[in-house]
Amino acid sequence: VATLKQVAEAAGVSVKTVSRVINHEPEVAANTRQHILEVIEELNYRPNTRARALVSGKAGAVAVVNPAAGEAHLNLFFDSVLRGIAEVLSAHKLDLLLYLSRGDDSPYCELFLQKRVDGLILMNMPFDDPNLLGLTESNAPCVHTCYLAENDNTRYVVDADHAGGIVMSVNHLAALGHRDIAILPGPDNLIAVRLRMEGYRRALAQHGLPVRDELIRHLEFYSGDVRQIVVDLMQLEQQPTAFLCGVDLMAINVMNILRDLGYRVPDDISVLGFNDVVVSQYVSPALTTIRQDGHRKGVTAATMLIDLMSGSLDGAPQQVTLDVELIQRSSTGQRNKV
Amino acid sequence: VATLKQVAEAAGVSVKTVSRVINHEPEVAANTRQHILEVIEELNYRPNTRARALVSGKAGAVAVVNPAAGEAHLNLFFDSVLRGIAEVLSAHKLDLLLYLSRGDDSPYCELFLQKRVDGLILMNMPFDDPNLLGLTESNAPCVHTCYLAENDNTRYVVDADHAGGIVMSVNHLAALGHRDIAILPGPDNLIAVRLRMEGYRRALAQHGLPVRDELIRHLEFYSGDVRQIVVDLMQLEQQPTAFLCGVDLMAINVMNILRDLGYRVPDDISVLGFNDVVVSQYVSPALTTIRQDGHRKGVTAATMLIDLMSGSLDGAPQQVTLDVELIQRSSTGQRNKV
DNA sequence: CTGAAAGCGCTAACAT
DNA sequence: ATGTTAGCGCTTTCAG
Repeated sequence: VATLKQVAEAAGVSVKTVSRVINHEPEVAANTRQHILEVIEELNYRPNTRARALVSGKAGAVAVVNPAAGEAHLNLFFDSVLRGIAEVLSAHKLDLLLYLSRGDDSPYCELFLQKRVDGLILMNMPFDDPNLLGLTESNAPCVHTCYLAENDNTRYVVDADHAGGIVMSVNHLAALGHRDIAILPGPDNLIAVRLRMEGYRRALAQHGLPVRDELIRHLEFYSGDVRQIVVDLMQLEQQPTAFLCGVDLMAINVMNILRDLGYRVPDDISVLGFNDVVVSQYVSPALTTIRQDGHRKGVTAATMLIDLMSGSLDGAPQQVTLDVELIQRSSTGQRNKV
Repeated sequence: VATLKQVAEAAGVSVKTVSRVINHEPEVAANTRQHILEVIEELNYRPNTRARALVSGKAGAVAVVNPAAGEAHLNLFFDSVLRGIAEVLSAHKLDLLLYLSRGDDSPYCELFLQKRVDGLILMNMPFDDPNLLGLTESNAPCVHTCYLAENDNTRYVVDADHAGGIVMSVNHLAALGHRDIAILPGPDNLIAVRLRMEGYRRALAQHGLPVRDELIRHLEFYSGDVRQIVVDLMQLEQQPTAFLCGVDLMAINVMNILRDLGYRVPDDISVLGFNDVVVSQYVSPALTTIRQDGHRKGVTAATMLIDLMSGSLDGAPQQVTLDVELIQRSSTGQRNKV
């Protein structure tokens, strides 16, 4: 592979002149420039990114850290978020370094210290991750996404409006006459789940409906015993007429269980999901659910990070909450006495 | 941030001695080493990866190129494949550069020429992609995955055994007495689909069953008019008693359509999917399907690339076909006369 | 408009 | 066992 020096020699000029041509600096004679361009073409020269990085002191890359990649429930949007991030970075000529390690052997805060990246986007990062401290100490620019600590205004964060999604769901059901709305929001240790519960309580209050604790069932998204929960709920004296589920797949599962138990969806019971995964439109009845825009989340987070790196964000950390959307399909309907 | 030189000065030794300590070279006196380590700790020194890369001539990174990221049907395993790749690269201290651009503005072959990576893994790369030529010319080590050209033994390739998966499906159905097996393999322009058709023909032949062209329906995985196709097929004089679908979501869709038309699955008709996505176990009836191991695909491709980069693979390009597995659930059963 | 020299932070030869 | 010197390929002063 040719180097700047070789190009300079072949063209009979100094390295600096070649450098000027590559970097589109104006003060070069037109014919000199032309000649140099030809030599570059001929030698198939390409600037060496590593050398540039060394001189500039910038890595020219951003890390996307996601220790939970591979855990299905956290990664339904991983693709689309990544694509959003990639588009923005690409437009800014930044490389995207994907960092999925869980191990403590090479913690992600090293990425910045070792000049491998200029900033980080942290996805699904546990609130109390031990490496987070080192990251803060290193002063690395970083933005969190798919994570939102309650009342944590000390970090830059982008996430979907989990609470708002549930509020929309409850409003939708209330408008259909439902009053006894069960919720299976997911495991209690997730912040997103706690935010949704906040939305649930708030929305019920707005409609003057009581919060009935027996209708709130925390369980793992995928490993929980959904059937037992559904059976329990339907044996209550005052049965629920609608189910809010933490993820679409759980909602699909609930619909099947209800059918097994002899209930019709949505005639007897309404069911709502969260996330709007692809399959939700193909099941029968098609699932009413809350859609998050993963692509937009990625774009927003990456844009924020770039602003942060460029120093144009000197104020206090920002927390951005992205709107979600109710996708109304066929799994919800007018309340009927069961 | 501290540099080698600063550490050397602070410790009262030469840079080379510090360098020796960092690189765990043996010929350093124990007490000198100890002292230097303390200074490193104190100054919070970290080696600058860019400078090392410049000296060594290696980028210390591998690109994963996936221009199709975001297109659902091609990316059901994207997460798990990525995780497999990431694990292997991490163990070899290589960074993972994710490259999702489609644009021709900065083609992926530049990644190698500009020393941003030492090798590439290409996912879902169209057979006739225009940039592929430049890549070949650049002599960059590269491995393809999620792509398999028929009879192309000029590249390094890792992919699932699409043909074998369909053979297993047909064997399973034949054992249940099915003879009229419809197939909706997906769009004809995909190599994976053509390989599946090859498996279909081969398996039918083995069982002495005729290939009936009217039972073969190519259509897009997600945008095709599945309902019309199913209706058409069920109006044939000699109806199919089983459906092989190109992806699980199509199979789920087909099951719903059949139910709408008054058929029972699997009592009247059997349905099989391909891929085993998470939801397939939650639908009712749970879907019988073919499982690919995405993680293993990633591990295999990354390992092959690393071997290739290290020069230990001097022979002819290798094509690795990964085994798939039949996951038998409840959507397939004994043939019954409809 | 163009060039010479210095240096980014590190490693690799060769001393000592 | 430790130090000196010379680069890796590029950009950036500062002179012509």
